[in-house]
Amino acid sequence: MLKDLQYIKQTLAGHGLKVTHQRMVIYQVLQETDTHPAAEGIYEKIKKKNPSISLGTVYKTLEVFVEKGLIKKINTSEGNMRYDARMDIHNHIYCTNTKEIIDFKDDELDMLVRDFFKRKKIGNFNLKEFRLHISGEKIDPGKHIEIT
Amino acid sequence: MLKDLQYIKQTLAGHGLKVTHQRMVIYQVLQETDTHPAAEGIYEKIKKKNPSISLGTVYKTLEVFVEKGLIKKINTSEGNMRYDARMDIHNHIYCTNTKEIIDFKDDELDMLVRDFFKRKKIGNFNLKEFRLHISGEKIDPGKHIEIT
DNA sequence: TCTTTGTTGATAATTATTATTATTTATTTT
DNA sequence: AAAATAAATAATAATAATTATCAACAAAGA
Repeated sequence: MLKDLQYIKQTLAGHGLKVTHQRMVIYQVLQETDTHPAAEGIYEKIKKKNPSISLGTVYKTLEVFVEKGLIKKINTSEGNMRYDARMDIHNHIYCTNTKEIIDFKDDELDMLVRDFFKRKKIGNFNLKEFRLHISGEKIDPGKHIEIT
Repeated sequence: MLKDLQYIKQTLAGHGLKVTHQRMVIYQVLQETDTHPAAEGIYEKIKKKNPSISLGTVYKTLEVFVEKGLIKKINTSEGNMRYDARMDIHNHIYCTNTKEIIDFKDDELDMLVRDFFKRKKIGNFNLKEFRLHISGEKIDPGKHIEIT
């Protein structure tokens, strides 16, 4: 599912970013993967085809993307940050042994929580978003988890 | 609200830990604070009265506490880990400008989510816990947030 | 074209954390 | 109680992840 370049260009430009080659490939990798990669992982993926791009640029670019609201930074119980290009509201399932972060989107759950906060007000606070962190471990690490 | 030493000793011993002075003071700081401090912050607090305790010991001790199920390790959008001595199920409100992590416990919400997962099953996955991460920012950083 | 500004790559520096090891303290054995 | 063994700690070194610096380059404006 290769996102077409035009779309990527528009997305970058639409967020007030100058379109550069490095930004294109970094954003493209994020679009193509659903594994919520770390900076290092993104760097590994792109450097085959683009050996000149430096790790520092990957870090800086990711930070710029986060600032501009293009991607989200997500934190894990290990020491490193991971990045998520999926911007719709969704939750994350953390597998404590495989370290995977699996997306979990459920409209009913979202509504449930949103509804709850319509009643429950948090004063002196401007609520931006909520995310459910579900943690546990895969029973068979080789297989996918399945939500039914 | 100084926790009495006997209680702390019992808690440590009850989790299979040898009672030492450093473990006592580290656990005590965690009990006394609701700010979810980082290792560094704990170190700063205890070193006034205990200048000989080393930062490495703080890190190691915290890790031991986590392993033994005495405390929880929580991750923030910045790069560092923070520790939480409150072990009952509760959620966290994260203020993106003051970097505060504020506890948010609500039985109704817990029930709502628990109920949801009774119906919605996640296959090939052993669900351990879920926590709602609420983020946003305080309107007046000087004042507390209030839940009504 | 000249000037200014933004971006990148190379590298150094910093921060948070973990590992190592000698020493200290506690526990068990004799 | 002394010696032997084990566990915990302090000091320090090492590592990993991330950020800062800065010169070179590219793009945009005057």
